[in-house]
Amino acid sequence: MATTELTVTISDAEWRVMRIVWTLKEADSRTIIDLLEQQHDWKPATIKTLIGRLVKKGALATTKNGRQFIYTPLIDEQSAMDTALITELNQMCAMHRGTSLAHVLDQLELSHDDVENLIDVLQKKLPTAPTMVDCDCLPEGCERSC
Amino acid sequence: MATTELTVTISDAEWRVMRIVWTLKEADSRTIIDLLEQQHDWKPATIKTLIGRLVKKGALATTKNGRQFIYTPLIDEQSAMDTALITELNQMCAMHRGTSLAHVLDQLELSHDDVENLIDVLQKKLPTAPTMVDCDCLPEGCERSC
DNA sequence: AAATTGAGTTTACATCCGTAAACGTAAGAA
DNA sequence: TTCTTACGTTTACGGATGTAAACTCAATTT
Repeated sequence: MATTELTVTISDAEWRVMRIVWTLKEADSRTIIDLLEQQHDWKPATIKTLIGRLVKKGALATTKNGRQFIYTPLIDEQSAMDTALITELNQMCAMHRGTSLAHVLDQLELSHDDVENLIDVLQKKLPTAPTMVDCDCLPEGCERSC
Repeated sequence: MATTELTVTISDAEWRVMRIVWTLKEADSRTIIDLLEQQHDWKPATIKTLIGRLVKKGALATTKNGRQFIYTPLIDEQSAMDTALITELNQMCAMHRGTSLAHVLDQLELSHDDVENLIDVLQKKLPTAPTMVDCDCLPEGCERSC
């Protein structure tokens, strides 16, 4: 059985590295360092540390290529994004999630196709949507003064 | 001028405390500790630490009430939620945000009213939505192989 | 072959966070 | 008034994170 790294946690700084590798599909450290030095004022050593941690965490795979390595993602970008968002939302009051998402959707730049897709997803939910979602901030059986 | 604490960062564990206070509008430590001991297996000391940190951070205000304090939120719940989500999204590839939100909306439990409201927000965006949102994972001027 | 370069590894260190015990002190009980 | 309770504060400590210098070698250059 494999190491089943389905629960890799990626920190903010590490996320920047992953985005490069996700976008390029694969990259050597030189490429990653060059690109990130342009975006942030990180020293090469800092970026090396981040790459090293991501490899140790099982977020990046390495393939020997002569003297250096080629790094490839071991976790899926879309899944990582989905998980991060869901995790964040799950930590918030269930009753207020809808409003927050409305604010987010309002402020975010989305493509025409995305907007249509989102409307579609929501339309499908309408029939089965409950009248209201209860606040889950207090333990079971407590007064809800939301 | 006041201390302008508009950028208070709340950690995961602290978020649990804030949810209690947000929901109750105000609470003394006894109440907070009792409620959180039911939800988590945190020792009272742990919860005291979290409360203390939130006060120091400027997320909670204190009002003397005889021997103890009454804690009230100094930051708005909905704003905190919005900011947390937007911050999270801003750290992800712009091109993939739409898809991720679709997954989130699909999985999340939302009230009928929320769904309608969300559809409304999206419908208003449709006319001005761009054909596509570019990937912003690489520095300006790089190839985009997304 | 010797010197140099550079990729990956090790070490460093301050801060934040989760988790919690210990303590000081004022209020309430005896 | 003295003892006790309990609230808020101080101290603690390991792990994660941001940030980065130093070091080890193997490959490349001279």
